[in-house]
Amino acid sequence: MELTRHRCEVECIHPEHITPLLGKVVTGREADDLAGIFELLADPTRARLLHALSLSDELCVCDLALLLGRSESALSHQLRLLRDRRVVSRRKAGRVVYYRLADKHIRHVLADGLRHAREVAPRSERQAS
Amino acid sequence: MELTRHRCEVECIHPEHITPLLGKVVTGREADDLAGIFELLADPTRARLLHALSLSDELCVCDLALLLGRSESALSHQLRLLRDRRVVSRRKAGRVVYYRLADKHIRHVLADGLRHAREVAPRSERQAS
DNA sequence: TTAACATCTGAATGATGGTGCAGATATGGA
DNA sequence: TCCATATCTGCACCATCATTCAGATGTTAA
Repeated sequence: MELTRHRCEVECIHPEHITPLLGKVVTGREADDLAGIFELLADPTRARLLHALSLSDELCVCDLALLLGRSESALSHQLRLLRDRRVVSRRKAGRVVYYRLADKHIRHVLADGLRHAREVAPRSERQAS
Repeated sequence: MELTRHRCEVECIHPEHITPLLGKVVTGREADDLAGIFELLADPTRARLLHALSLSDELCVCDLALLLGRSESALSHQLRLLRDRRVVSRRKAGRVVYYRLADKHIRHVLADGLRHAREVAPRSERQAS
């Protein structure tokens, strides 16, 4: 990567700051994968869905819909997304489909985020408390 | 919360599954806060930006722009969002503004997610390998 | 002061994403 | 077979959001 093609040369650019980072910062595909993981948790419905699954063993769509107060259609859409990303797996028992977390990783990230959310609590509603 | 207002009563509803979860699953404001944390990491540019800051001590906008290959305007918008959410803090030194992570929490979540991203690697591009 | 420059900001745009709706699929019971 | 039901799917709508562009703000040096 070129370091000299830009304008700021005197004050701004700090080669000693950025050169050691050149190969370390995530890029391209890896950055997309990283952001992709968080995308799955960045929606309240999905976050609650995954949280419910992390607290339980397995739950059917109808249970989830009732528990979260969302339509079964909405949850089905979200569950399909989560299934495509291999975050949840499903078990069919007759007409009922049970979902469970397929990935222990998400449980960790979710627990981490939840702990932080409860610690830092009021994000930007109130001024710096 | 009503458990009987819905239709499925024979097979689907499992009161023994959902009643113990009724008070435990995150709801409302807390769910929004939880999802809000992950929203900040759900964009490749922000994820890389925060990753760069987590590897370094502090970086100015110009350094970040060069390092990430994004316009300074785009980064400034993102940095404002991150500053509003109290995830980064800034230090002004003349014309140059240096940003750093304000929150050790994000560093944890980011490291966790990155570890998982590198472990699980190819998300849904390839069929189940 | 004027010029150069690092950063910020508002508006506009193009893309993405969550959900409702209606209909389809699949399973179990009569 | 026919009906009820649990889940899935395609389409459409609306909201959100990341980025660009142009201009504004604030700072340093001459």
